[in-house]
Amino acid sequence: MFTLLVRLPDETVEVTAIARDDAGGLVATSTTRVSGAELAETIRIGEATATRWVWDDTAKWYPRLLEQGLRVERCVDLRLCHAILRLSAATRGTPIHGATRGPWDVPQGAIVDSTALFVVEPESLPDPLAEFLAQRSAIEASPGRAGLELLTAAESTGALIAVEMRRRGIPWSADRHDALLADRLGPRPAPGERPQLLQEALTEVRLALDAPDLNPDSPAELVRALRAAGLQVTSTRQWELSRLEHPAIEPLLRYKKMQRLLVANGWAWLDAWVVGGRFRPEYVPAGAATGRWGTSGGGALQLPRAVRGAVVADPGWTLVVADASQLEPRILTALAHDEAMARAGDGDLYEGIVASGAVATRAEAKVAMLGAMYGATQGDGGRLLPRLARAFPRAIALVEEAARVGEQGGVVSTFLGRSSPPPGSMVDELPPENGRAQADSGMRAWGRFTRNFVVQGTAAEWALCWLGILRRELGRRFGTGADDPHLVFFLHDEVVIHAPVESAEAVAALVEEAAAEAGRLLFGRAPVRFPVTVAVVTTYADAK
DNA sequence: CACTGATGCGCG
DNA sequence: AAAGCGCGCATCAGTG
Repeated sequence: MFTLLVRLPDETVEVTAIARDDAGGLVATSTTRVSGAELAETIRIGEATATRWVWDDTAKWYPRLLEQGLRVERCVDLRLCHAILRLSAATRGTPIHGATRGPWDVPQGAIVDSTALFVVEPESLPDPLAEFLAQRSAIEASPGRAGLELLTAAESTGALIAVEMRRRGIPWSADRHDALLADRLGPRPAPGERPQLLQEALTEVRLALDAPDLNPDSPAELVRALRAAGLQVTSTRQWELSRLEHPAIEPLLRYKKMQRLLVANGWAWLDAWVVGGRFRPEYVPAGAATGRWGTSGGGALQLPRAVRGAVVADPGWTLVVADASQLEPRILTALAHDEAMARAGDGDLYEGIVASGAVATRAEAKVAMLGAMYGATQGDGGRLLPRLARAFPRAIALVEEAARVGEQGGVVSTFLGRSSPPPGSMVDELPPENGRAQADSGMRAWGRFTRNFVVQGTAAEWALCWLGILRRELGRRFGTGADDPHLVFFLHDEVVIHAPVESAEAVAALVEEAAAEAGRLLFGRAPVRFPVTVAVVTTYADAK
């Protein structure tokens, strides 16, 4: 059932079969040692018998296997599962719960050992067999066992998908990208030169501010120039500038838009990140504390709409682009068993909220809902919250309670059992407060984090299940070869599948079925729908 | 010169 | 100068 793989310092791999003994406990039954070359055969045999591979870190193992054409169906990513189980409230009382940070608490792909700061050999993390057995004990003893079984399995499958997607890459047309840039910025300039349209906008700004040498990319200098022109600004942010009346403002905002595109996704980006017609970001499963994925390299989490026209299917292929509609409020509905909100979500959720009489317009419904999940206290979100609470008391009570727990220093958990980190443990937290007011503000901020954690984190679990089901079914129905439809992009509540044209309709149907199945997998027969918007397109820009 | 934090803005 | 969550990245400005 389980086979543990451990890479030794000499590059050989220790293969340990793990099975249940008569008492139902897990024990290592046999250990062999294979060379790198022999490993391929081990994997092939194991795949034929539905083995779940156990290894320290998918990001370290799986790229090399894929390189050899070895796709793996199931695994246990000990590093990712360790992070879940160490913090989970559902493992309280087990040795892994609350363990001090150790060698397993490292970033994806990290290479460490206990004796040195830097180690070159891709050695496995220390004592993976003990770690695995400790994890299994913690899961099997947990009152939240079912949730943790699903969560750790989905997390591990996600790690496989992350590596597979990077290997396939997002189909990216450098020619289209170049044309898009030329259209918006002017033709590609010589190195060190500004593109023509930026230069023109900048000239207008300098003229209007009477600042011929202005460096528009220096916020400090720009603020000085704007103030010298009589404008009361404290920053150079868009939203602050856009409310000013001055001839410099329009060209300045135009400049900033273009500069942003140039700097973030201009020709330099294209040269650096698109190779052989593919963009290959590195995905970082659970890069966020909520379980959402992060990415690294190329800013894949923030692909601007302006360049999505460069994502183009290969000839004879198509892109199936799908996103889960209003995922987070629907997740909240299921978490809170809010039947009124479930009824509102029968069709478009925000229209349903309007129909309930809680608010007047769809826009109000949206901002009120987001405000409730983020903890808005002011503005339209804060103002509309009481009306939402009257119409949907259960849903609002759930997020209010999550906020209260956080403000009091407590821990909240997602539906499947991922728990929020204890306050004070996150690196990026607010600086140590000195005054009472600052301390209170810090606790309120933490309350907003825990408030959102339960919703965002459970949405991430739903998405992970959706993704896992999609992968499994794509494999079953179409195969896993180079010419078969495959996932190429995933972003929180959205997926892109690159598919041969003839399979597009079947893939699109599958995406919807998988969403419904993910809902059932998490929430059983709860009356909450998880509709997806699916588009079959040639370019990503044409989706929604 | 290399590093760090702040700024600003793109995405869900 | 955001209000209201979660990210990544480029650039500037200040420091060692």
